[in-house]
Amino acid sequence: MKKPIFIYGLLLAGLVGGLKFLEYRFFIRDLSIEIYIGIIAAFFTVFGIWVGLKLINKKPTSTSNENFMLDETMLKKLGISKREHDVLELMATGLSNQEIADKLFVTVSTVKTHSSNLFLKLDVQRRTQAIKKAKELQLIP
Amino acid sequence: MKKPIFIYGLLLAGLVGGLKFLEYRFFIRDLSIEIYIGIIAAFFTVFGIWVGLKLINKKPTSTSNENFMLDETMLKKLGISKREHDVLELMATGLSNQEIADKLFVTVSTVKTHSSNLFLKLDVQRRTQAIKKAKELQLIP
DNA sequence: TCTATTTTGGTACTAAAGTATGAATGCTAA
DNA sequence: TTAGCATTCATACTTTAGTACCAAAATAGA
Repeated sequence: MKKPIFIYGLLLAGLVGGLKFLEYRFFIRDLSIEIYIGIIAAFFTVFGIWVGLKLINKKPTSTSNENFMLDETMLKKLGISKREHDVLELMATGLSNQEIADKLFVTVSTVKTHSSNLFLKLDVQRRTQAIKKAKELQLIP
Repeated sequence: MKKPIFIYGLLLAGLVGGLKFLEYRFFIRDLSIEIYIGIIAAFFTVFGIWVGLKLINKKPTSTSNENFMLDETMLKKLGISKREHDVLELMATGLSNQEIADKLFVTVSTVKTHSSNLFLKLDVQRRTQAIKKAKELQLIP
């Protein structure tokens, strides 16, 4: 998080230094403050545009959202427990109840109980809907 | 085309004027050139970002993937037909076979046939897997 | 410690999903 | 025109998913 600020400072210093150098190099004694400001403003406008474009092009892959942050507030609001969330995650990977049960070392009955409660809390009828809604609510990647 | 430049100049003048005013207002005699430059740089960086985002009206939200492009090459490669793709899309919205049938004005039998063929072509066993894989292959949003 | 929640599991049932197979129709490209 | 594919639908069946209801441990919180 410090890095961009550092780069920013470096850019600023570099630009000012560059202007000072030009002033010296071409024997321009009194480069007016307005010119300074104008150049700096123009430069950082371009810089800002570049940053802006960089920001929106930050996600070239539309399917893989690697920047996933679990919305734990939503989890609590819906009253979804740890285990139910586990089931939900595995569900979203396309596993059957039996496969989920095997991964969690429980029986299919347990998985069914969890998923059934999950559907109630998510207010859905099917697992496909649950997956879709959970993604929208940032409960799973 | 002249207008933005005019606005730009006005912004610049306004900012400098504002700074001069502050200097006067709070009796800050010698507001150093570095502070000036820093403020102007920061301001125009923000301005630049704003302009950049304005140029292509997109939001830097990472969650909404509205920029979806169907991979028709992949569709042909897998031999997925128009109707099968229709079923796939509705499937991904969380609909049941019956609901899909109603939307497409066909019977459940037809939907089952399509989905069954779809699973073969996608090399999956369940609809949840089909949805996941189809998204990865850019067949659905 | 006592209570509330979570986690686990069971039975029994209904509903939905998925498979296999066959068949009719319509459209299209050779 | 005809072979091939897409689309449609059906029957019969198996498997999976989902619901309802209950109940015993385990765990966390007051």
